[in-house]
Amino acid sequence: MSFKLEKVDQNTNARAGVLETGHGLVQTPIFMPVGTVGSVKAVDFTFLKEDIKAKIILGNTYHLYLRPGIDIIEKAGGLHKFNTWDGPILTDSGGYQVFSLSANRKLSEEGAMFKSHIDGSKHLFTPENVVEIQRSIGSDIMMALDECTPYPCEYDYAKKSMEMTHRWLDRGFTHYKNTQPKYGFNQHYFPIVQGSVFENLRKESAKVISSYDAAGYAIGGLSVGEPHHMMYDMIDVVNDILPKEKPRYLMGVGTPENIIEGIARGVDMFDCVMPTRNGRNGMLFTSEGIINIKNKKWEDDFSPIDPNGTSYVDYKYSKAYLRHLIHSNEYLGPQIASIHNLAFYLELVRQARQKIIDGDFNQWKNAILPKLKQRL
RNA sequence: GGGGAGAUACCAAAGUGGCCAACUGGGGCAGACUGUAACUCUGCUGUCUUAUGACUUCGGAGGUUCGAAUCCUCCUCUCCCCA
Repeated sequence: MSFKLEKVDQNTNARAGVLETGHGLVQTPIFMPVGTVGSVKAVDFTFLKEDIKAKIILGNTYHLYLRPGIDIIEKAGGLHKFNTWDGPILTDSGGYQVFSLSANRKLSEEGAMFKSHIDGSKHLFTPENVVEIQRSIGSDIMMALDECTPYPCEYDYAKKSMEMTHRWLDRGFTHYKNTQPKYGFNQHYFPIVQGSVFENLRKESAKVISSYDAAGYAIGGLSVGEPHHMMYDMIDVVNDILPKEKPRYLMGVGTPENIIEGIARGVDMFDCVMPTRNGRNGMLFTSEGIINIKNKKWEDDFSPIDPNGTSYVDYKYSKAYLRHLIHSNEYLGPQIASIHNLAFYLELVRQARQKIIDGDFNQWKNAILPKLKQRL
């Protein structure tokens, strides 16, 4: 995979680049919709591609391994064939499930032993077999197995955890080098920086991770409940060390504001469930501000969902109608909300990229930020 | 015409002498959600701007009792069965 930096902003660390994958080019900065079980919840792939203009999406190793199972995905010829998404796919390793399903797993040096949330069966995820599984899924970008630590986190625990994540990385990377893609296109392997909210740990982790000749590098363990300023500080610390010529991926982030702040700090790739999950729950990110569409005040507001929106749904449907759908628990409601939010996120990063190239990113950022945060 | 059952908050529905301003659903109103166990979860939902506080409530009117949504009398209404 090659990554070409096209422009670096003069006032911030924002970058515009192009990522080349076995499934096409991705202009960065980019937001990647999350498709955990091989589907971006409530959004048809045709819409995802043509209306939302998503370029790369996520899948999840843990979830896809449990269901439908790796044998099925292999029989299908990989996840791209299975779900019809022909753009790049990045798969998370299950490291986030180490955090989110912490009650169902035990960690050891060997790996993470999970008790399936579906049927209670036990499954060991190791740095090595997680590479194998992602080979079988056929993701364009495979993530290293890591431990995403919670917040707050004791320093001693964060340090030990980070060190184990580093050892896991070494095993995983070796295994990655010793195995081949299964479907005729290159697969890449991203290491992940950990270290919780401790500057010295983050620095150490960034250095260790940078010593691996990877196609890109990820920042994990953030947006797990820490204050925003801490997250931003950690991004600064880490990006100061990570190789400039490689893409940086900030895992699981975030709100539109978080993403703009991340871009300003030199992050190239983002993913988050927020546009889809919060959308399903009635939260809309719009050019005018944040809307809780369930609120009574939208009951008779027949204006478009977003008058400046780029999606078909933005001018097709009114706020009042969407509110009615969500209130009535109609399937169409979460669909429209998810499509709108994703389109908004993708348009946001497209604009950011254009502003970086035009050289007025910082101005634009300062102008747009208050609106992104504003609650309507 | 005869026999039976019942009326509780926006709706449904518990409660049958004090622990009842009243269980639980639904609805309504608000909040949360960041590498997705999530179309999920949390709070509030008689009135009083706040309450470990006050006041008014369980079809209506009387009554019994220290005390009634709960017991008694009458009234009004609803539903079911038989003619």
